Amino acid sequence: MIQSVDRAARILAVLGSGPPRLGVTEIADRVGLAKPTVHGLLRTLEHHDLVAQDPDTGKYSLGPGVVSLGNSFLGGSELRARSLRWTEVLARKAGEAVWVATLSGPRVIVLHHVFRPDDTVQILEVGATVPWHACALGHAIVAHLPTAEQARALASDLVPLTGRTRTTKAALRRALAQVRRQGLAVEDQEATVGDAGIAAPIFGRDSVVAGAVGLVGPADQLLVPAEAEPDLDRPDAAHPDVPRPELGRAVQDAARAISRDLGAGRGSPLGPVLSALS
Amino acid sequence: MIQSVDRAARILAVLGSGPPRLGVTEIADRVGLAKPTVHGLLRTLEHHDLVAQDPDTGKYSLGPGVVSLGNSFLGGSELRARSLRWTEVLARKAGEAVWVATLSGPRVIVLHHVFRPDDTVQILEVGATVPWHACALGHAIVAHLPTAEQARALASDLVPLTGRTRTTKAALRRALAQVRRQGLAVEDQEATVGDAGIAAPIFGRDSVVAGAVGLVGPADQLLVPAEAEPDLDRPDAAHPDVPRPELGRAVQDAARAISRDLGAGRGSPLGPVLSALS
DNA sequence: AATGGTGTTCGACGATGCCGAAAGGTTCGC
DNA sequence: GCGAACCTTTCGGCATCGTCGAACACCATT
Repeated sequence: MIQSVDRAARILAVLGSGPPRLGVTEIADRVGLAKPTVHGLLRTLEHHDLVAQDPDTGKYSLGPGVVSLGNSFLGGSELRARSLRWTEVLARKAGEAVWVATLSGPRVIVLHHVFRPDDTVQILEVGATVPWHACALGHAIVAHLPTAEQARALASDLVPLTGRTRTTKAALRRALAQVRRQGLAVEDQEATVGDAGIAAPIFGRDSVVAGAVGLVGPADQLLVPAEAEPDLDRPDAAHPDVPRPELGRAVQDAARAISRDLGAGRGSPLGPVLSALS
Repeated sequence: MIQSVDRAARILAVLGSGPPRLGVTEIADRVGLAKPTVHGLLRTLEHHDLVAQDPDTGKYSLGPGVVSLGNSFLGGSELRARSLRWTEVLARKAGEAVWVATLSGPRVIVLHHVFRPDDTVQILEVGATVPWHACALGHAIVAHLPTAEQARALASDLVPLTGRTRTTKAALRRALAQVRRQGLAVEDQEATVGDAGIAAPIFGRDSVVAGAVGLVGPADQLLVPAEAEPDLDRPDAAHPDVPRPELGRAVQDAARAISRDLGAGRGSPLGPVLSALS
């Protein structure tokens, strides 16, 4: 690990999270370095347009270069490229917005976003990040990670985003087990009040999870009350819980199609299973 | 300039331009460093998710972290934030796509993109970069740069993108002078065959150019033949050259509105001029 | 099996980046 | 208007840290 590069990367991370504009002193505090050290690093990053300094206030922010890099990443992403075709179909079939995401540390990053096919104004969420534990995409990915990485994910900060976010290891383990059982992750207003998600994992070569694809939309559109209980005299006790079956199937179909395009299931234990399913 | 950080940044730049996946050897060649040096830098960058290594081929590509940073940059960009409101209006009024861009080295970076208001499928160009000399946005920005930076821009590689791209310093100087004269930059199929652009500069505090806003669309929609020549017996000789007046005015209005929101024209020589114009 | 090409590890040399202290500059409060 | 307190920036010596040659392990071809 090269020290100065590591420090530069941490500076970028600090600038990327938190307030958009920071002074040298504030950055130095957050990364725990001396002021002149940070200054030198910033100067170098600035030279490459990765950070920019406000000429008035002297404060620093991320520079235009990072968007350019981000765009290159998206353009070169095989996962994204293979998704384009199938997500379009999925959005049309489901009538809801579709997200494709991949894991980066403890968060998922939205790589592709197909708007809900109606004429309402929607904001593009490509590049947005969500804590993995608070969205269906994240559950779908983490559930199929090797156990070591799964443990690391469970050890990360499990902050609640809404009142419904599951934040205990036990609850998340149960959720992940269920995802593995039914090959589908469901999230009900754990990231945003009112919004739910349905997602399925995407596998790349050697059947390692490469990401996930899923629907994001109003909870009452995506979910239906859980299967009729014996005691129907308490109808208000039933709460929306289960994905509408046709949506769940559509998501799984899309995930399998993308996985196949990515070349999943060659020379791996899971290979034959996936082939049989497709 | 911190050496190792500088080298790391150059590695990122190499990964961002050119083929999406490169091996250590190839990267080492392109940045002119020894293989182990590059390896160490890559390992560090990988640790921060700024690059990712394909587990199969061992080749490296940009990592998910860069999109995350790019997104943060866009979220914190004051230019972009102030543009949202006015670009929407401009797109509706003009019936064409609107871009907001800023300069990064010799290229402009698209910070905001409002789709042409019809139902055709369009791809989002946010994050895309275009050589400054090949687009109206770039002309609008460079024309209002301090002379030193302007000279630097003119000294960059002026590669042609289409058969119509102006690539000589003299031609570009004339173009920039005209931009300054009429406060409007026009480009006719210099970046993409069939597409034209009309752009105006956006000024930030102290009236330094912060970026540009403009229309991008089919040349025959944005431009009209230059003012009627005396000899009308050669109608085919006339070629579309001049922006449709109402579009030009709409672009300038939008640029001025954004500049005002950014706080342009306080305590600077150009301040009174801009105030008088608004 | 041999070969050329990978990506990776090791270690010693010496250049290189780190940080304490002090210097410009600006913005407050008085 | 003045002084003080903050900011960002510069300087220089010490020791650390990064660099690169050579050798390693590995894979796909030949």
